[in-house]
Amino acid sequence: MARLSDIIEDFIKEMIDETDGQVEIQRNELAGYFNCVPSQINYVIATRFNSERGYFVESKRGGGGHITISRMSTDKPYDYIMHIILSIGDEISKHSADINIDNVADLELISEEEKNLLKAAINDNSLKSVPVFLRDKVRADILKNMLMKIII
Amino acid sequence: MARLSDIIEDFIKEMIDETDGQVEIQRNELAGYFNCVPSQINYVIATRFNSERGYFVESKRGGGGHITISRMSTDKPYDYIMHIILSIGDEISKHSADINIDNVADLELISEEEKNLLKAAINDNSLKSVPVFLRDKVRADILKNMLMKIII
DNA sequence: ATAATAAAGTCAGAGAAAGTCAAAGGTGAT
DNA sequence: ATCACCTTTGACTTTCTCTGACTTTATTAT
Repeated sequence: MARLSDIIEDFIKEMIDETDGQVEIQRNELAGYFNCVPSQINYVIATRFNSERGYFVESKRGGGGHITISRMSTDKPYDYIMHIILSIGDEISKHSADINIDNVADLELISEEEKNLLKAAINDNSLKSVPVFLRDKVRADILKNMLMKIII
Repeated sequence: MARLSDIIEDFIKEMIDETDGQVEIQRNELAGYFNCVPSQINYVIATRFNSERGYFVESKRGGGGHITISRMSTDKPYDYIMHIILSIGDEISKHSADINIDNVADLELISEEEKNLLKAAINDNSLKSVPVFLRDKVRADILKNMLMKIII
C-alpha cells in the first residue's frame, strides 16, 4: 500500500536517475502535480532525501525559488562505504542501520543478498540475548565489521 | 474445535501459498475480517509465524502501515542449511561456526561474498562488546538468523 | 526605497496504522 | 479440583503520514 509520500519519493528518484545524480524541483509545482499541500514535499525530502540516506539538499526561496537534490557520488565505492563506516559511531539503532544498509544497496554497492544478510545480522532477533542497553553498541560493531569486510 | 488463532493461522498460510511464499497483510483489516481485536493478529504471528517455524516478519506502522510475512522457500535445495540451523542449538563457538560456514560454502549453497559476511558478523571483533559468557549464545542467534534469511 | 508578489520553511496537530503487555478467560491433564 | 498452558481482550504506546496556518526570504514592480 504505497502512500503518497512513497509515490513522490519514487518520482523524485526517477528524476534523479534520469538527470545523473542531481535534480532541481519547484516545490509548489510538484505539490500541484500530486495534488497535495506543498509542505508534504518538505516531509518527503526530510524523511527520504536526508544526508543519512546519501542525499544533499539545497534550496532558495522567493521568486525563482527551487529545491536542488543531489545524490552523493558513488564513483568510488570504497570511499563511500568507508564514509558510512566512519559515520556510524559507537552505537546505531536498528532503524538507522536499516537506512544505511538500504542506502548502499540502492546505490548498488552491495547485492540484494548481501543487503539481506546485513539486515538479518543486526536485527533484534539476532541480538535478542544481548541486554537492551548494549544492543545498539553491538549492532554498530557488527555493521562496521561487515561493511569493512565488503571493501577489503 | 479449532480456536480462532488456528483459523487465522490457516488463512494466512493459504494466502502465503497463493502468493508464492510472501504476503502483505493489513493488521486492522484482517482483524475486522475475523471480528477480533487487532492484537490477536500479533498473537497469531508471534506464536505461529516466528523464525523457529521458518518465517520472517517485517512491519511498518503509521499511514500505509502493513505486516509482511515471508516463508522459507521449499523449492530450493536448502534442506542442508535448515538442518544446520536446527543443529546449532543455543550456543556455538567461533571455531565451530566457521566450520559450518565453510561447509555451506563448499557445497556452493552460498557465495564467497556471503561466506565472508557471515564470518565477519560472528567473529569476536563484531562481538567485542558482548560479555564473554554471552558471546556463543549471541553468535548462535546471529548465525541462525542469517542462515534463515538465506533460505527465505 | 518601498510595496507587492512569489517562492520555500516550520511546526504542531490530526489521523492512520501497528506494537506492547497484563489481566481475564478457556482447556486439558493429573 | 487444581495447575499449567494457551487464547482472547482492550487500554495504552509508538511510529509514520498528511494538512494548514503562519513565517521567512528573494525578486519584481512602483
